[in-house]
Amino acid sequence: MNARQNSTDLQESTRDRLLAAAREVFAELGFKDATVREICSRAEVNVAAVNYHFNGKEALFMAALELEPIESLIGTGSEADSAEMRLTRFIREFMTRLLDKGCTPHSKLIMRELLEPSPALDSIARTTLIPLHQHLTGLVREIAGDATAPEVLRRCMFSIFGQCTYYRHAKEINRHAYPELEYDAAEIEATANHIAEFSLAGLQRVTGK
Amino acid sequence: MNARQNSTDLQESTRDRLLAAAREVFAELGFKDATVREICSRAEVNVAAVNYHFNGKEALFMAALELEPIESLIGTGSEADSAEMRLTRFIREFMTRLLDKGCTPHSKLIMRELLEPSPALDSIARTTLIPLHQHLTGLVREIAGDATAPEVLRRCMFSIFGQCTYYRHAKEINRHAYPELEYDAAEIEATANHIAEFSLAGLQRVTGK
Amino acid sequence: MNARQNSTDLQESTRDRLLAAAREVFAELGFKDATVREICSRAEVNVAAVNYHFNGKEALFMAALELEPIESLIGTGSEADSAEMRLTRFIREFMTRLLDKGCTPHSKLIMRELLEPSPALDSIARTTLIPLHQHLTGLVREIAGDATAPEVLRRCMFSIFGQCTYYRHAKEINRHAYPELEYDAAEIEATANHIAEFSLAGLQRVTGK
Amino acid sequence: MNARQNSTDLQESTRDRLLAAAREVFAELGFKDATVREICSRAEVNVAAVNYHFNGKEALFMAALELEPIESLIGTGSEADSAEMRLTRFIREFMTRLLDKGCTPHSKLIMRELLEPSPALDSIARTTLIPLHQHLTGLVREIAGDATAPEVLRRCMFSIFGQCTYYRHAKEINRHAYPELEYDAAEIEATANHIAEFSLAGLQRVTGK
DNA sequence: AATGAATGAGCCTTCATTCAT
DNA sequence: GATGAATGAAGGCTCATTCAT
Repeated sequence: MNARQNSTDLQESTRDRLLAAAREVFAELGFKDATVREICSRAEVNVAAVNYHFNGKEALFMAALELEPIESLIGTGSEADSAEMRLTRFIREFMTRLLDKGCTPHSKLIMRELLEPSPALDSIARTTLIPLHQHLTGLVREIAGDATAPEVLRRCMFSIFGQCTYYRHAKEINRHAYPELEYDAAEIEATANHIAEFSLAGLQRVTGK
Repeated sequence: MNARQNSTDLQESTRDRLLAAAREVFAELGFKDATVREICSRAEVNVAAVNYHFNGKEALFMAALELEPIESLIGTGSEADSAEMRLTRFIREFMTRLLDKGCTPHSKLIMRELLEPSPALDSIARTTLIPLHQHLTGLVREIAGDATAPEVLRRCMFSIFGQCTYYRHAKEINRHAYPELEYDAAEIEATANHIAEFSLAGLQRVTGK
Repeated sequence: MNARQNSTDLQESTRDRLLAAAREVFAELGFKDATVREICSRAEVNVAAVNYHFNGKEALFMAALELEPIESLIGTGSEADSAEMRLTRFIREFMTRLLDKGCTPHSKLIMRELLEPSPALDSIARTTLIPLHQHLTGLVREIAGDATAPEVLRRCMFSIFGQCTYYRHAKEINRHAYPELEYDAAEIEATANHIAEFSLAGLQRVTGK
Repeated sequence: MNARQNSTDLQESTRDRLLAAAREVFAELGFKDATVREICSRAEVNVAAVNYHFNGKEALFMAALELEPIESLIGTGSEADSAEMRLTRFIREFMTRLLDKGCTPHSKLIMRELLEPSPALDSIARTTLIPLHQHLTGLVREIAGDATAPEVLRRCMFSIFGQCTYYRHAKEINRHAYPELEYDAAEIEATANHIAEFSLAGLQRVTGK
């Protein structure tokens, strides 16, 4: 009967606040460097809550990752568009997620863990990474043709994926090495277009089209 | 009169053992997650030795990094070769360094720190990363032509660099996601050739040649 | 359901035990030579408790110091008494604090830090030492007359303060050099009276009264 | 036959350099806070030398203290002078030693250890402190008269000794509390004169003369 | 006589976790 | 359902000392 019980707006539950804070902190620091104290402090809950509601740091991490529907990333765009257009759009969407600070902490966390090993590696791979790769491979196959050898397909897919993720991996280092570069929305778009164009040419060459 | 006393070949000095162990451990875990205790344990020396021979963990790290001549990477091949050939060779060399388990721990460490922020970021950037980028940019310019806009040059360089480093970043994750893939010498070579071909096509398209 | 749980009198809280132990140990050894392990051991708590309840050794030290109202020292005696009487009483009170084993560890700690540099030097000076000096200077001025030059006032104040604190500084050394001397209540009183008499004469001479 | 053997000027012996450095460092930091590494570093010898030449830190400390003839302090002045004059002169000499940075490291060390407990406490007391006290007591007795009760004599001696040493004990703290005060030669002299005058008056009063 | 190297004990602090309501 | 308090393990570092020439 107290205010807490029947409210969803007024009072997020402890568990939810914890989850939200965990996503923020894990996204910023990664699993290892994040501390449960920092998470609890941001969530304004007691440290013991992590072990009460979840079952230690690792389980909280797993819960914080909890698969976001990957469709939001791969599902956009009508099938009427050409494969090239869809590939271009996919690259743009993906890079925006990877680089844009504007997206949700949850999304940021997913993107981070997608790219670096963590205790959830296995789960991430199954639920997010592999579907993503499959989607991208599908697009590549549409462009390259069904006859393309699987390893060629795979290498092309990695070439595209690698170009996109590079900007994420190199983010902090490039900030030091090239302080003048800044990846705002416009630059992200230009970069995505470059990658798309560069890759379509590479694709055609490699697949002999 | 034990074996240790009168040998210079069979028994490295403590300092060298420490350095070797540090390279291994730092290469495996990165600066933060590596512990001096683990390093000392592998080197079979007392923890205090780190402080005696170096001056704490960070100084040991710096010493372990101590720039390898980057020339070995960028200097290979006669200038008589075409730029395309030199680019292809560079990619192959670079990827071998990035992926080959056979290379020295030192090289592994350098490669690791090249790709992730660390206390030595500044030094690494100055001595290794930027020269590497400049070398690659030079090759790209030769192929694309001097008239190419700087930002196009830069994006092409990043596209190539990103494709190469992807395999390193994704190493552990891909080991999980695609356990059947194995990057032995032959696969590395095939991959490098793919990247070279893919990129040359991309380069031509993007620079309108 | 052990004895610890349901008692407030018999069993101080961990925090309080820590504070009490800290006062003892810091009073005995000073900030630098005291170890948190010794403090925790005396308090019968885990070492990590220092960090939990306070925030490290230095913060514990500061908390342990937490200014005792200096008024208890300078406020005694009605204003109706002559300045000479009030000076005599002040000396007696001050020396009792300085020397009496009977006084609280807190008081002992304050007295110790009053006389030797420590990380809290600044705070101690502001809150305790300078007020003490000012009070003593006030008494001296009353006796010497308002016309007395400030540096003369100051030297007289130091002469009195120095005589008193000497017994504290020399405590351990004199215990060795003169093992037969023992500063019990009676001896403290006699000593204080001596200092008062000695100083009043000095004061009169120096200020030409 | 080498240069080292028969030279006293060209090459101080390791042992002597160690001793000199030890005096400096112990004088600055006291026994506990001084480190053998700092001492050896200043002496430009190997750390092991401390244990080789002496027998650990404590023995080095003892050797560094090695009684300076106290006569230099108490012997000055012809006996023809009045006791009052000799007391005044003693105070001046003593305070100069206590406060003047100009005196030798050895002297500084002796003065330091004279005033604070240390592992050499026993030795210091026997060889330096007690003779000093006896000398001062002798002067006081001359002034107060042989009939003066021993405990009165002792208290007067302590009063004088305490006033002098106060300036040493309070040095660092007063530097914080009264940054404007500076004890140069002139100020030391003025202070010594004050103490002498103040004390002579006190002495006369207390001994009923 | 002298030393570079190595050691073990100890220091303060941080952390994820568990205890006892 | 929730929490303030407490814990033990581990981390980097410093120090006096000892080892092995």
